[in-house]
Amino acid sequence: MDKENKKFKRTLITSALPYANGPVHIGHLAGVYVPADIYARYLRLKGEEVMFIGGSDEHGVPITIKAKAEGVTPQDIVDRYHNIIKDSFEQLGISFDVYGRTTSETHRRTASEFFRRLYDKGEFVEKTSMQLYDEQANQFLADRYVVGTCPHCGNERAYGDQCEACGTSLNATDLINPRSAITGNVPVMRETSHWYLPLDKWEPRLRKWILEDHKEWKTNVYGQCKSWLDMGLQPRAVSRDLDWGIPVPVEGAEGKVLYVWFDAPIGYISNTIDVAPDSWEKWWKDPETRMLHFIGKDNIVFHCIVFPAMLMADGTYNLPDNVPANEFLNLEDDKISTSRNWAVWLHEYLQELPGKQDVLRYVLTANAPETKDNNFTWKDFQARNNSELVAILGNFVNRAMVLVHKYFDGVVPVCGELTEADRNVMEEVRKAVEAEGTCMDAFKFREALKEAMNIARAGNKYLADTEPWKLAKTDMERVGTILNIAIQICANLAVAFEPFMPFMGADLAAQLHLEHLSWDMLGRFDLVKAGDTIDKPHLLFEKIEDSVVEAQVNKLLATKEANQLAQWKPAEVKDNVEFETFERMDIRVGRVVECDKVPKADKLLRLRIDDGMGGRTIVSGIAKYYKPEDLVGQEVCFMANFAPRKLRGIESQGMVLSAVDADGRLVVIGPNGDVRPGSSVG
RNA sequence: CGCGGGGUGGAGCAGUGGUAGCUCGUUGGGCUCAUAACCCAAAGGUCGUAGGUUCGAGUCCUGCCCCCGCCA
Repeated sequence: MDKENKKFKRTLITSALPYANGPVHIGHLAGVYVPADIYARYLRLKGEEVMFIGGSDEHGVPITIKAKAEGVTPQDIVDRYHNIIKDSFEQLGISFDVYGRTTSETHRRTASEFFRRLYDKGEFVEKTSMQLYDEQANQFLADRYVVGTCPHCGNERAYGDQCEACGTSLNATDLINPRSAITGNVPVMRETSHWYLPLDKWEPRLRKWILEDHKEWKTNVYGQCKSWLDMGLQPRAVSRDLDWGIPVPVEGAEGKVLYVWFDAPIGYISNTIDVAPDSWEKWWKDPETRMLHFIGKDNIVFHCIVFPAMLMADGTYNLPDNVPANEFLNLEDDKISTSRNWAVWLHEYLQELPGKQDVLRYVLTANAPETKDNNFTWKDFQARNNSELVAILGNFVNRAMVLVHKYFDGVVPVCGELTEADRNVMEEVRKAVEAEGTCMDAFKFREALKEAMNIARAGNKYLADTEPWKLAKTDMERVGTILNIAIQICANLAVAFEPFMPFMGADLAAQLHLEHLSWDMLGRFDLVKAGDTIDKPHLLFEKIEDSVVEAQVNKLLATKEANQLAQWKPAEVKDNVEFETFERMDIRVGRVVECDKVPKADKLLRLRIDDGMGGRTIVSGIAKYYKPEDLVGQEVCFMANFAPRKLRGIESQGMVLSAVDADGRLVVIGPNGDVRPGSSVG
């Protein structure tokens, strides 16, 4: 890998631009931003020239729909989320060199020029087609502006670009019974013309570039590219009839904007221009620059096929050297979803668990979805904090530093003659840091993190084996050597963990009075000089109590309930019946005179009912919602002419009527006023 | 038959054709410097399933079953 990298002088790292119609959540972080940041920090520690690009993606139909729904402008929406996202990234220590936005003036100009250059070169094909048009709203209906029935699965709420029920990618014109998402009207067909990027033209080059020259890409990335290429590439429209976006810079293209997927990746370029107006071309066009796209798996086709084809069409840009896409992170066994509010939002996490940025970064890396979808649970979050960060890493550093203060007043003792135990632990640390570096180069951050943790494990074992607290009674010189080495291990930890947990790395470095950190310090044992003072230690990590994670789990449960309520719709009305059918049902009013739980059944209550005819017994499945004593004395309606039926050995002579609320709760139906038991209902 | 990924000890995950591994959890022991933390040891898996290739398959091939994702 190193040999491979030698041909590159610098690295440009891009991370997928988060879509500014909502805040970022742990799925975005685990998939894209934390790994990208780890890699950027790693290269900087190695003294390499790095540019780390981020920014918000602010165009596209969903933003305009959200704006309409809230009665504000699209710009209001993107301003709001851009700021939330930018702030929360900063607080988490994501070390972008620039965090821009696609509504910036630089981007408008850059994307325009990019399009115009390809246009002038004749790289686009202009095609006229029939598209759906809403005559009342007076506009074409692109993508999500159309709702209709999916031609594949029959789902009646499919969108114009995709059916979420079966996942099929669609064109708006494929939908059966299309309706406008704006007015609900039935759209008409109207002719419009758009520009298409002929991906098929670039297919042979893409095929060779990926399938032959980049066999080292991750299997998920390579596999998906291969399947796209094997299916055959089609020309792809790069414009839309919309009023939110970058105007197509061509005469006669009024009312047309660049398709968001054309404009967004150019954002990487514009943001580079913003931060390096004079030298940006070095980052994008010098073959000695290595470009990496950190993305989630849903973006693979755009970053491996579409954007490279755009760059090829221009002809002056580098292509990415690697696209380390991650899989997805689930939350408590459910897929993360913005619309269902099933997520741990970064800005809320930062507020509710202040000072725990590194814990989140650690957990998301230790359980990163590098090879397959993984699951985030609060229980796991707590366990990793308490039994790994606190018990292994924090505890080792603390005990080493406490011992130095206890026996040497905080002055790092001299390292004397080395024993075999000393040489062994040094060797183990060296092995771990070397393995960590190898994993980092291969984008295996989860494993790299494990190797870093192994340094702390080795440290704990070293102290247990050498027992300096016993030797302190007899041989202080030997104790000094052991503690000197222990402190050097701490210094190694500060470096080894910096890319993963920058706050902790800086904190530990400060406690040890290390001035700066660099990757070549790893494996060395002269980082803190004998005679130097170190701080009285304060804890790097604190235990997380059950109550903290319980509160988070409860918050999610509340979300789940709220979702259920929000999604509730009255059941469809059944087919019509004759009055005579209704008449045959004998519904009566009765008064509950006795009520008790049916043994060995959670749901059942046995009710004794005064029906004005000598009484009857009814068994009813409402125990979850009523206590027996609550019902006694109440009037209820019941079906009186059901054939008796045995439930749990008790003969039930009818059925108490109840309504089912949105959350599944049952409410018993009774007369709304005094009625004598036995009265008919009808 | 849309596309892609995956099924490995109680849980979460690694695993490049050559004795099945890591973290957590569990059990037993040790230590007491340390945030009841640390260290050692043990138990626990017919690697979804049926075939095939091979001297040898968790790893390659084929069929089948099951899960997940396709607004990150």
